[in-house]
Amino acid sequence: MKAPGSTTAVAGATGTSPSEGGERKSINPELWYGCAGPLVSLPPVGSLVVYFPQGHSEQVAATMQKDVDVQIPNYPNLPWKMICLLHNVTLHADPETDEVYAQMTLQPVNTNDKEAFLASDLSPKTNRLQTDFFCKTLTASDTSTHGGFSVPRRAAEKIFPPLDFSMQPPAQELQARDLHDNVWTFRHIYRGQPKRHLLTTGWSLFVSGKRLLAGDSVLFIRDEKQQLLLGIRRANRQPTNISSSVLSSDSMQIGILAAAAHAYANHSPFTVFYNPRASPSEFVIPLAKYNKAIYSHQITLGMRFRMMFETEESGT
Amino acid sequence: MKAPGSTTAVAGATGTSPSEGGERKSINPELWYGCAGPLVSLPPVGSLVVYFPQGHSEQVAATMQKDVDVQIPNYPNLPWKMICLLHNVTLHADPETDEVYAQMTLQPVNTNDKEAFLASDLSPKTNRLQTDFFCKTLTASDTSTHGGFSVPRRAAEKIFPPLDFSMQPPAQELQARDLHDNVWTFRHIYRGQPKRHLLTTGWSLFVSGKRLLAGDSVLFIRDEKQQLLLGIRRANRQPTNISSSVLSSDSMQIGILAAAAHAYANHSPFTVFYNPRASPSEFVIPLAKYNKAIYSHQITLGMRFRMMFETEESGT
DNA sequence: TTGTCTCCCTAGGGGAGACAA
DNA sequence: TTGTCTCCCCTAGGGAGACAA
Repeated sequence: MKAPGSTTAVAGATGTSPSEGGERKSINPELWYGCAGPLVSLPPVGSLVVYFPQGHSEQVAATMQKDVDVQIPNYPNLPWKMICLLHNVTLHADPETDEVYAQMTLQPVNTNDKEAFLASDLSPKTNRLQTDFFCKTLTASDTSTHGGFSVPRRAAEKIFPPLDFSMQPPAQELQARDLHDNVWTFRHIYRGQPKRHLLTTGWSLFVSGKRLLAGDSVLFIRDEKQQLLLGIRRANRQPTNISSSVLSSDSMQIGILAAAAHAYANHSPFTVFYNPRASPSEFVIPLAKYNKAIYSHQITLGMRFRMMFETEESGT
Repeated sequence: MKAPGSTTAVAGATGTSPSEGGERKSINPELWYGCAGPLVSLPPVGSLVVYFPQGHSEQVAATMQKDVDVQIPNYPNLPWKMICLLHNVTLHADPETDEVYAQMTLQPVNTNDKEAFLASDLSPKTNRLQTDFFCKTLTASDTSTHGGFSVPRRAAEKIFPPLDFSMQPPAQELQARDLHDNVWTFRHIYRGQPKRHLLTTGWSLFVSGKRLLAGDSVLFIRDEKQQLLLGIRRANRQPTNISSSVLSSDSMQIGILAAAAHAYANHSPFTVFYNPRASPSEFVIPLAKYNKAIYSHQITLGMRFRMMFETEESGT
């Protein structure tokens, strides 16, 4: 068991250490958003949001594969949308796969509270990252057992600390932290004919530790303290299909609806998980965004918000 | 993607193949019971069982770590126990960890149907394995990178095909299927001074593929067709703490209770997952066993069935 | 009987420039 | 500019008996 706080794990701390449960410290938001992709945004804490129980249920149905199509009981007191106050958002990453997700605490509010409605303005506070970063899709050579990672020239010059070109060849040691605050160490060298930037020593441990394959992407961010952050985005592989082994998907569906109905009846807070890369539909959206869509007739009753599909190039 | 049916994967089919979802064919019951441990038994299909919603809820609470202690709504129509007909049992194994679990379809029955009660006799139909098998807890040497697996003499002679002792040294190739029907190939050799049975080539791939550590156990079974089956039992490590990323534990708790209440009200079937190694309490037990306990005053209202703790030696 | 050590030897992998797209 | 190949070298690890618990 490591001490909490900054774990200065030596290079080669294979991320597969199965002993650590949960996250030791809070996830870096820039890195989280980087891994989530350019199209993902979360409503700000304290704002009003619209929660769609049905959309939420669909995310879970998409994550699990439904086993049987048992009828779900009706929840007559459950509306198709609920105006909620977003109390809390915590960012998470699966310790096994580095998959990012968010936990949100919602509290249903009185719908006829006109004041609250007006308070939610349309300030486009894009809490998205503006920091310097680069994202590269891994080639077959990058993930092969022979040799390291070929760093695009522009990317290396923009993100990495400058090399001392008086050395022959110019090289340095890079340290980068992943979502779990593990430190990965790489040898960054500028060599070859023609010259190019490469990550050699340490790279293969990262690839095997994160179980990366050609087609997956890596993401380097230089934060405001000039520290390097390191994330991954996996290619869209099969939907994991974690058949749960804990709860039937029926019970999950029911659980979502019953929890929402209970919270709605009591105006009590409840908790949802939002997995930006797994789900096709957003089920928690800013009230302002919803209102705007309503009033510009872009949405009609029964329609749902759908996330645009990410393109391969996005965020590169 | 492999063809369904018997996949004659070559030795070294690392079980970590992340592409296969679900099981291709039904799990071998003998192997499943072997991996589950000697104290686990499942009620026979078609029999009457007692289902405890609270015990079920506790298993899930034990599997997840509860994040917040939000109050669970009351389900006034939900009794503390439900007599159910066990419609169906399917055996499963987690494709990542090989953890065994069972899926059961239950249907609440009319409690005042005396006839059904009497029909559930106490025939101790122990559907447990009587086949030849051995189970060994892995030593540091067994899991080290240098060398293979030391097979206990009695075990090798009882389970493995006999060696041809005219060879020098006597050796053969063994093939064994795991829970997912993957074939693992090992070189079985009798050598050393003093002589002993060893598994060499192929063993380290198995250890790394299953991510076995010293203290975990392996299990070899010879079935009625003289085929070798191969399973694992992991040492009791930390409770995985899969913080789900899908559903809050509150929603799960609610889902269990609401699903049970719904099924109870409508006499409709519902599905539960039973994880024998994760949960401290059984929540589906044969009605006959329950009645026997009741009538011999071994159980009182409010008590729950608890599984004995397995000892390290059990099943060896 | 079997767990651990050490020794030996080889296969696989890291690290380099060549070469071409 | 950068993806792939091949070559070279070295080390991690498999496979063997020694030895002791």
